Amino acid sequence: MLTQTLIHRGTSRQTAGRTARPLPPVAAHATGNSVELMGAPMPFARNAEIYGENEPAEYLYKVISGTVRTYKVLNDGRRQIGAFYLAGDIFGLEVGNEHTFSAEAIVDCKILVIKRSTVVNLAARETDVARQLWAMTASELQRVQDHIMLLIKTAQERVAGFLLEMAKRAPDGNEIDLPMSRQDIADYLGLTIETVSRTLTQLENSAAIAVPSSRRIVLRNRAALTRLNA
Amino acid sequence: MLTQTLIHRGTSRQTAGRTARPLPPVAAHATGNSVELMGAPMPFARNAEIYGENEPAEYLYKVISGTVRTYKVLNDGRRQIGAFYLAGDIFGLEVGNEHTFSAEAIVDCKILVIKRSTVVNLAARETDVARQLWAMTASELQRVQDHIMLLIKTAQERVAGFLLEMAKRAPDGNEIDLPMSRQDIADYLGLTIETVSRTLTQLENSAAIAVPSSRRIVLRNRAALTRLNA
DNA sequence: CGACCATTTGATATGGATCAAGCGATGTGG
DNA sequence: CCACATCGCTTGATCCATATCAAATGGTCG
Repeated sequence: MLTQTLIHRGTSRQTAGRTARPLPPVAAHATGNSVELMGAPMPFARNAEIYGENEPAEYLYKVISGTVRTYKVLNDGRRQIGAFYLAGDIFGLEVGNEHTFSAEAIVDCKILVIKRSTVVNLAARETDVARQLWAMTASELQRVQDHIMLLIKTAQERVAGFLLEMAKRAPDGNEIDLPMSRQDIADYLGLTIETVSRTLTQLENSAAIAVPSSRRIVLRNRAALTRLNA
Repeated sequence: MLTQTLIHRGTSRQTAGRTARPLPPVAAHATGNSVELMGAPMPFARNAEIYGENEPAEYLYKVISGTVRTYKVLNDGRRQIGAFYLAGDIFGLEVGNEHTFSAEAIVDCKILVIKRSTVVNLAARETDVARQLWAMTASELQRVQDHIMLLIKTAQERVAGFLLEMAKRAPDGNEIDLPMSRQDIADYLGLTIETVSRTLTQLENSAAIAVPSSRRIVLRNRAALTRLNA
């Protein structure tokens, strides 16, 4: 575990480097009261950094298309992925003034970039916006608490949990097209790529899933997976 | 790990059972705009349940004295402690209508019980209260994220992290009086009592800490602990 | 004093990490 | 269009940190 995912291992390398800061977005006049009506869409290339840990949190983000990972890297290079954000998800919302995680595009993405101050100022006047901000933070809290419950489980349970989580988001609830690598999954689940890989083969052998190609997973026996979900 | 902390092991047993629901508190008229000015203080005995997972979240709580643990129990009895709340901390605040964890008094406690609807209604009118609610949820989020970073580390790092966390809250920043058992610590850190105990002895042998009595811990070498904190 | 419960310590087992090799898909230069 | 390099993934062999099982110790309360 100590040297799990050192920076130079797998895709965890930090070579992606800085990409251009987002340009100040055109703050569309808030005709509705929804946070999501403001901001400008912006493309991010695969592996591009969207923001870094400890940078000022000037913007929040909504995924239009693609997938984003947020993560922290410890001193010794261990990387923990905090979350995967898919189309429709909002991320990067902070109450403090700095981002607590880094964020990267996993694949080419289109992302709506929303100026935080605009939303926060609006919240001061519009109760409804304030409540939305609160609800967003709360659902994030819920997600992280679920993540903790995953991290105390066995490898099989973690992988099963992850698959069920992804399946819930998939268009066909039983066919998953993974945008992320085994390394990403491993760093999300606190396992190694080898263990993730082996566990997937076990689940395949026990007929719980099928893995027609490495990024594609079909749930064959939800009951079995749910049982593992303790 | 599978049978870690089965319900019948250690203090994790669920025998404490229901205690009386809190009586409707006297909602002191909110003269200031602070959430903390409302509600009634109420005693809870050691191991008494304050609320249960999935119960309607009618109240939020502020610890006046004592310590509280929140936790979830999985099917097979594994218990994960979500947090310890000490004097001054607020807990049990939900955005949804149900508690997502259970809460128990670790020792005899005095707890301020605040009606949620009162606060939430007030937030709809008072921007400042709304912002306080948001900030509370956000600081909870921060805490849970830090907890995740603990859970991916080695036993030594987890215990060191836990001690530093507790020390930050102690009157004398180097002398910790633990209100909770080894079992509680283990279930917070995702370890077994044996591993927690052994790790403490290791830290003692390496002169990083002293353990004059089992519930009392003195930090002797913060640098060493911080180094472990990666 | 004796019973009980929390904690520590010891011996052993094991799940997942680590180290190492092989394999299949994708892309690149000749 | 093919040969070869690269990359992501899988599989195998071994190791090790922590769990599990078991017993001893110590502190607390009737």
